[in-house]
Amino acid sequence: MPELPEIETVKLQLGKALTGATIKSVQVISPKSFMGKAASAKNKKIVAVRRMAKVLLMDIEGEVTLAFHFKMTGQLIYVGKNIRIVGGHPTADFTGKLPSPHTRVIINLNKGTLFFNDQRRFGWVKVGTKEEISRMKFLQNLGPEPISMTVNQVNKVIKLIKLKKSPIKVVIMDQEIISGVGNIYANDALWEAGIRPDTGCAMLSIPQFKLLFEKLKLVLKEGIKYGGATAADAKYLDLHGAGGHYQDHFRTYDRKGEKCLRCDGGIIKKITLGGRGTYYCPVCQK
DNA sequence: CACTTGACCTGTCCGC
DNA sequence: TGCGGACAGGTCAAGT
Repeated sequence: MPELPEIETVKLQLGKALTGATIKSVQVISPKSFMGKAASAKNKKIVAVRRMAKVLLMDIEGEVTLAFHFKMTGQLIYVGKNIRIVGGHPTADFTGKLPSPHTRVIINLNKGTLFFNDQRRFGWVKVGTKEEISRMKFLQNLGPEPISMTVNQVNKVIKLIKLKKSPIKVVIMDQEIISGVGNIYANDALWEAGIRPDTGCAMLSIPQFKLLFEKLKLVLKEGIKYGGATAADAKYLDLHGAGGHYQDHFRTYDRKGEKCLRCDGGIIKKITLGGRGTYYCPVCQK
């Protein structure tokens, strides 16, 4: 699903393709998916593209910002003015025709069109002043991101986590503790660190926490390297409508019943934690 | 207050 | 085959 690496991939592509482009108009197809005044983006140049955890931010002229949250099935797809989209991806809803039945917002540019698609309508686009967007409660409460945490931040977060009663996996997915980590990378980082996802936080040692933070960084960076994950249920596509490749490197996610990649005899088990599918190796994750 | 569960949606897949 | 139910998972709100 769109987690930090998926949004980072789109952010990099968007910055490259559309910095300096002008938004001619914003068409809202699904009002539920949109907040703010569409007109406030009209005829404004894209100044910068940023990311905060899983939120994509597009700064435009006049101190205005568009924020995108993909939640589970969001996609932002760009079609250049004279480029014909061919093909698509077998696991995605994007089959080459845009707008698709799941297109919720259309951003018309001077050099093409951006389509915000979202099958399940959990995601949203919000337009507001840069100030308004930065004051959104969700953004203000975000914890640090594992890919850029300083040693001080790691130590601080460890202190905080040690007091938590929830299992470690639920805690590392709490965006107010650390941000950007979703189900796929949480599962894989815990496997890398050799920690069972249902371990109580009080049971973990400082070295284990430190190892876990290193592994979170490792899998997130790998996710970015492979352009995100596009699995059977993941509707993620990049800016150009292509899938990512991290799914070819899943350690545990979606591998129930399959052999552990690290130890002899381990079979990946699936349990539910915090209402979410959780995968681990019962042999080598203690 | 801290933590857990359910709701939000829609499409797919599984079992009867 | 057909259909109902479970499941997918990011975040918020309601419940314990």
